Amino acid sequence: MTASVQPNFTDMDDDDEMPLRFKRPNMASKSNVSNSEPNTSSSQKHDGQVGRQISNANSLNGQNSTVQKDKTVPSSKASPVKSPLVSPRVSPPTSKTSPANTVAKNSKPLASPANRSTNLNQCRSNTVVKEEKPSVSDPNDESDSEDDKPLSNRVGLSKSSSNHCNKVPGASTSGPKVVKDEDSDDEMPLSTRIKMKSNPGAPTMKSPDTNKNNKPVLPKREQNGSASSTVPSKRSPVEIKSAGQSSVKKPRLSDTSVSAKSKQPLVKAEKNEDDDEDNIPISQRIKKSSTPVNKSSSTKKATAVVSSSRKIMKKKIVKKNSKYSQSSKVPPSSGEAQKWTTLVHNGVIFPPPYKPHGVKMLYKGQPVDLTPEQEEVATMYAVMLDTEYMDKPKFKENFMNDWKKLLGRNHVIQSLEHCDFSPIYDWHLKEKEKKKQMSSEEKKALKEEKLKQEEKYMWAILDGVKEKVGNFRVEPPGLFRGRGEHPKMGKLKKRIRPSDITINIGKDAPIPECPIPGESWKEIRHDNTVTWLAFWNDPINPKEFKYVFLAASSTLKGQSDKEKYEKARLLKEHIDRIRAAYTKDFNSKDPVKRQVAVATYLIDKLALRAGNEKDDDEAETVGCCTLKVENVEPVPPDTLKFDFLGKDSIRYQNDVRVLEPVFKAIQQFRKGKKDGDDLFDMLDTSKLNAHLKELMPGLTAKVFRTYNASITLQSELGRFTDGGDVAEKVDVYQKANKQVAVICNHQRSVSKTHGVQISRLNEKIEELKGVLEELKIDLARSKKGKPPLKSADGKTKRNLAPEALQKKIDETNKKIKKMENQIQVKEDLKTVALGTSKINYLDPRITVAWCKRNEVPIEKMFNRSLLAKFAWAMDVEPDFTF
DNA sequence: CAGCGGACTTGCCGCAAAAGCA
DNA sequence: TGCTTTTGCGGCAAGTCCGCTG
Repeated sequence: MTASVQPNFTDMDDDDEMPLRFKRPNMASKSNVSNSEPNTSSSQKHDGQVGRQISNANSLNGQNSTVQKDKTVPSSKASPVKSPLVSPRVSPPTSKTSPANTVAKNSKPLASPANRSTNLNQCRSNTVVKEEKPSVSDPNDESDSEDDKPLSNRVGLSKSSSNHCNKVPGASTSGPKVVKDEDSDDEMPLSTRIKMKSNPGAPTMKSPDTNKNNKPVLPKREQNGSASSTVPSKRSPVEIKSAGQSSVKKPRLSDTSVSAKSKQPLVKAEKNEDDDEDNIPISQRIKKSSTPVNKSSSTKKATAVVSSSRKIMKKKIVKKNSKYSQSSKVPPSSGEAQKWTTLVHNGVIFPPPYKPHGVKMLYKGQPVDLTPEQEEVATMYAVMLDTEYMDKPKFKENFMNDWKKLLGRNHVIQSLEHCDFSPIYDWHLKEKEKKKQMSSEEKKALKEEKLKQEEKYMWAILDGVKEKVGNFRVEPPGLFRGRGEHPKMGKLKKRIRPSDITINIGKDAPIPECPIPGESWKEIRHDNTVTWLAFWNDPINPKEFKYVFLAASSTLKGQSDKEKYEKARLLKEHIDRIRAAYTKDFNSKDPVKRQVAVATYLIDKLALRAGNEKDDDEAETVGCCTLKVENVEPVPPDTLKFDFLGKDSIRYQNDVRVLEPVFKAIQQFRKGKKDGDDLFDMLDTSKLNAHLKELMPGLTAKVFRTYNASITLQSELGRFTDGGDVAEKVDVYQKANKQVAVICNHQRSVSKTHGVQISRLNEKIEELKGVLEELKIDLARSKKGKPPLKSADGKTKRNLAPEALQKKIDETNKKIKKMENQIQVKEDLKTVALGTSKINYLDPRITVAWCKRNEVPIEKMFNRSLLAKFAWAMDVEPDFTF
């Protein structure tokens, strides 16, 4: 293959499609940080060996395409599933109020103090709020997507393989590992090649190819059937619960697609949608309106309608707005993009002021008097006495430097060494215990009190739709906890005050009242090209900002989430060509081209992050473009050993077999360089992304991660889902999810009680085995008409018939099996985090469609938050393919 | 075109609530 | 029913990527 060149790809690629996985070091790794410490060693052990490999192949594609053809139908209604959504609440929006205050400033620049207006909360009216109706869902989706004809292909996929090796031999089920390396070997497409080693022993595995696997996936088969069934209830659970909080969702009103930024492709798609109408949903909301005036009215209307017959309504509405309307103001997707027309919210809530506890710490054994400010910071440190930060000199140094500024030059306290914070630490433990001991009524009352105070900050009304605000609580002061070996760990993160905060709100909306009497906002803006409601400068790094955005369940976020996945789907259409192109460039005479080609290959095959440059005041982590020579070691004949700290200082370790030209290129890139030098010295993320954009509109490095994750999920589900009960299907899904997590290197630290849990399970198994032996003896005796022996503790047992004993034996065996399986799963997932990929990388439509096809309730796969976040995906057709 | 400000997504963790279990 | 284990959820740090500026 290697040589191959493009040609192969195409078809073949299938195989490749998926990225490889790597092994994870062990937990320890995570920490990695290690530099300093010794830790590691141990850790490794566990898994140590593990290697994971992967290979995969996928195939996807391929031809199959056919299948799908139908892909989706335009929205159709049908889907059983319902969307969750929810939202009930609505709250009264408030009344209108006047704009009054307002004040001024607006505009972006400048900051000025603001003014506060006094009004309170009010929300302004302008907008009408509508309550939301529940559900959302919309239709669109697909349609959209589909629309694009291009995608069409999607079809089924093939499989992929997985393999991992990890740890424990027994492990899991999944097991098969197959690696494929080569896909076809011979030809192998790119993907193939990789392989990894896994355990020591066998390094590579290869996979035999893919094809095998591929079976045509079963997709369709069930489709229909399921439809209805699948989703049970229509309303989603969410709704139900909702009462409490959340969920909300909005009806959409308006129009269009919007979105903007980029992506043409998407755009295209969307447009179509409009046509379809169905689709509308999400998108619409966004912009809503073009015309301001109407807006309200329309909105209302919309809302109302919605409630009932949503679909229909939607359509209509959509049409209306959509195409045309938007045009007016802002083009939907235009570059600059207007993100909203009206925005009303109540600002942010601040943490309560510090309450001095008066507990004195000791300095050289003597109690020390501290001012409340000094005590506050001492307490921040004291409560961290039992954390690993106490082993980090940098943390202590940074803390001391900042605390000293508060203590003053001549304070008795001069050195951290002589400080004894334990009185404060003990006080803290006691407080914690007190809290724990509170009766449930007290706890409940406290909770309600808090909710009451926060309620008004929890919601915003964007274009007439009530939406949940994500992080309306201003971050409290504390000591900065950076990850990995962060140079700034331990520094004091000062308290944020209203005068640090810039508010972004609709022009006609009342300015939120500043919650702290006597103070005022830094600035008020009315910028509808951004989605943030407020921001302040990060106290640790004043050049950076902390933003307050709408929650993930909001229409705005949903829209951009959908666009993200549509872009990844578009990549699927271009992937063969892109692979062919970079393969060709492995041997380019132009060194820049060669580096771009190899970097793209790594990003594609290994799902590496782009790797932006970092400042000296950040932890030293790398991504593809910033890999150092020491991070990639070529091991002849064709294996690359990767070992580096990635995002969040999570260690990435993987041994991968690559194509010969890649291997040689890496060797050449390393030539003459030192360990710490950049492997890709002629490259950075902007150059790489600029190149990717030439290959596909809107393409950037991170799209490969989304694409690889989603395509892997789809193909794994296609490979293994075939019958079984719901629990088994859920298990299949979890395994597919795990593969993705491994590919993306989503790790978690091993729970503190992991070991205990495992040994506890083992004890139970041993116990059951003892019981089993006894039962077997009793059975034998029973068959001979003899009574059972006394049990271990001397008790006499009932005389049971052989049939009854056999039944007990079977049950016990089943229990043992179940527990053994539990252990295996636990070990298998001990360092793997499944949540991150589910939240950020897996197109929810794949999951929803799979649930519909297999009659698995979507609630089994998505919790309440995810149901709300993915409301836009709930209506996909069962035969949706990524 | 490098550097930077700016906006938004991704990611791990810990605590609390919920679920499972003896 | 109390305790343990799991799950949900928020917190906030750390990435990506874009567009402007000089």
